[in-house]
Amino acid sequence: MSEKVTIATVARHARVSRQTVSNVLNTPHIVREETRQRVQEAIATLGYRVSQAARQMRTGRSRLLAVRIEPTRDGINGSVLDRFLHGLTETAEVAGYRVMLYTADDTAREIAAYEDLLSAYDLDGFVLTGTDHGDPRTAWLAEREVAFVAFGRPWDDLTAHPWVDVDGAAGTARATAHLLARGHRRIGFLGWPAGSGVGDDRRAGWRDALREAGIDPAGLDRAVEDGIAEGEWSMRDLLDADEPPTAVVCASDSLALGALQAVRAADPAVAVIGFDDTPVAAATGLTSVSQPLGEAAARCVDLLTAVLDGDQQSPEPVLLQPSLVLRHTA
Amino acid sequence: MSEKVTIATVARHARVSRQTVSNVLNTPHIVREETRQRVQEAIATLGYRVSQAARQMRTGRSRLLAVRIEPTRDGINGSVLDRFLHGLTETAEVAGYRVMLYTADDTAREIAAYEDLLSAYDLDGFVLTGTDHGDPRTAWLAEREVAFVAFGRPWDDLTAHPWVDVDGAAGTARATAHLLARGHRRIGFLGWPAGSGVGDDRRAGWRDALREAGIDPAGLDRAVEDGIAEGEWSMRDLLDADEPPTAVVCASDSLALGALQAVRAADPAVAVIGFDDTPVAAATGLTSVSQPLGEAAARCVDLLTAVLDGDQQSPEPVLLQPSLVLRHTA
DNA sequence: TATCCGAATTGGATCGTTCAAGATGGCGAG
DNA sequence: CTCGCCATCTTGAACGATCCAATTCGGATA
Repeated sequence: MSEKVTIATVARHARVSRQTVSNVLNTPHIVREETRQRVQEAIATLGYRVSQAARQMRTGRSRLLAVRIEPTRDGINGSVLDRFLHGLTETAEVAGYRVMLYTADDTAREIAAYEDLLSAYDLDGFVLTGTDHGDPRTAWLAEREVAFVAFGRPWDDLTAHPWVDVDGAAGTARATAHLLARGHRRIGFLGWPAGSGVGDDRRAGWRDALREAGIDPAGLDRAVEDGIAEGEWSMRDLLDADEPPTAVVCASDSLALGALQAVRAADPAVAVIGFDDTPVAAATGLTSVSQPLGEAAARCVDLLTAVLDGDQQSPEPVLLQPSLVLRHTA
Repeated sequence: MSEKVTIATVARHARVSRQTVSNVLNTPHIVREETRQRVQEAIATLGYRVSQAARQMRTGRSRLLAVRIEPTRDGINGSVLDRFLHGLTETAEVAGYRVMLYTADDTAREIAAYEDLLSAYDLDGFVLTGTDHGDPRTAWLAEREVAFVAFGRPWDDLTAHPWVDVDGAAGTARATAHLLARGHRRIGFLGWPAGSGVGDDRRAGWRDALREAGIDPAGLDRAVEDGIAEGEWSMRDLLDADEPPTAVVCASDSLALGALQAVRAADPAVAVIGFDDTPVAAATGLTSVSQPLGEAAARCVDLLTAVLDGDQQSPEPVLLQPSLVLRHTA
């Protein structure tokens, strides 16, 4: 509308100095109650907002967080990111931060993106997703003392950096327990080849749950790449065994969906449980393990702001429990 | 590493003044070739980057675009946003802009978010998705002369503001034509209640395609809210008619998925085509109309930067053609 | 009454960039 | 030879916030 409202406008209006207004905003406790209120009122009536650019220039902090938005490899699992992003943005807003996106095709480019974001935009922190064994990104960031949180455990060293994750083993264990309770004994597992932290973890949850129930898991699982087709043929393979399973837990909804197709053709009574509770699962009535993505995002922001606001250097990691969403397939 | 590299560091290193460095960056044509190269070299060796905060403070422009990330209403259609966002971020990066996210539960809050983003972050422009008839957001933005593009037509006045959209009518027409070519004559349509621009458009495409083929569309369509259950019972209703359709075109993958369930129970030969080519469609083998989201995003950025860089006040809107992704269901 | 204290407030400098205006030097026209 | 012009480059000021050091002021103490 009219003139630009700066801290000086507010100061004049409240008959105090610029510094007092600044104190009201940043260190309210050192300002007398009465003065503080007068300033607050002026801020409200004038509709004043701190110029982030000016503040940033002086303090070197931008109140900006960055997340990489991935090239949606697999359409099914890609939609997980969607919910995570929303949660992140929402929680960040409450904490006074904003979320900025960036893309990167490979790790080298991603590090180049860090350099740009840090030096040009003075980014405060990063949220990483899908960190790997010995991830060069975390090393790079740690070396430069840039604040970051990973959504996903650093599998080699759990204290390497702050992280938030969902307990995948607990998820598959829960799914297995559900099937056991339903009377199933021969419960199979469709997962990925050994070596990926996430995949091994999910397989372990199933295996341990079976063993605990006194059942030998040997021969009841298969390891394939992720995908619907892979799920279908490996399930068919499983069903062709001497003693085929009467139920199967899968490491992803993609695999589960494939398994479902094999099951429909062979023996529709076989129960199937997926992982991630993607829209596809909801749409097809697939029972699936659901990750609390909104909460995961919120905790990521919590950890990051804890570091940024100097409360603590390395806040306690967070391991969230998934839940089982029951639908028609189990 | 060492000291912070500012424009002054570069100037000293290249033995020119600050302003000359600034000119190299912003108005290279007024700098002598030889000097320009020397400055460019200095920039490269020192790894200098413009401080966006300082630039923003002086110019009032932030090179930041904002997009709202929605609360993922329907999981199925929600994942469309994912792909769009990725395209947006990627194209924006090339044009020297960054994408910032925000959330808002309703229109009033969204406008409040505009105020904050504009005054606190000096946002340059907005990308709106899902604009409605007489959308208060577009009015608000237009009144304040804030740059924005909508992904989705302003249905009441096509010249109201810059927009990018996908030709939904062409999509359903293409789907219908495909079915006609396959020999189908009684082709039904499952769509939404009249009143939504997008829905009416998609219905019109089907209707006109049928008429053009000399077929009366009367009685062959249903109008229901979006959803799998709705799709299922309205399809069942359609199949119960005297002369049931042998194929059906749907306004969304959700409806199509419901229709598919009804079809499987009644007459598996009936062909079904969805809309949006969501991951669910890919996973379930549903033939669907696919929107070029990546390109749509890119064109949004193009339009927005055209306005921002002052090339033109109101650039020509863009209408993109969807394509038909053939799978098993048609 | 003089002195001191600390809480509250003030004015000036500063962050890194761009804008506006001024300086320099070469060259051709009068 | 001088003037003006153009192209090129330089200098000082400003954007709006925060930090720092200095100052005011009411009240407690000697």
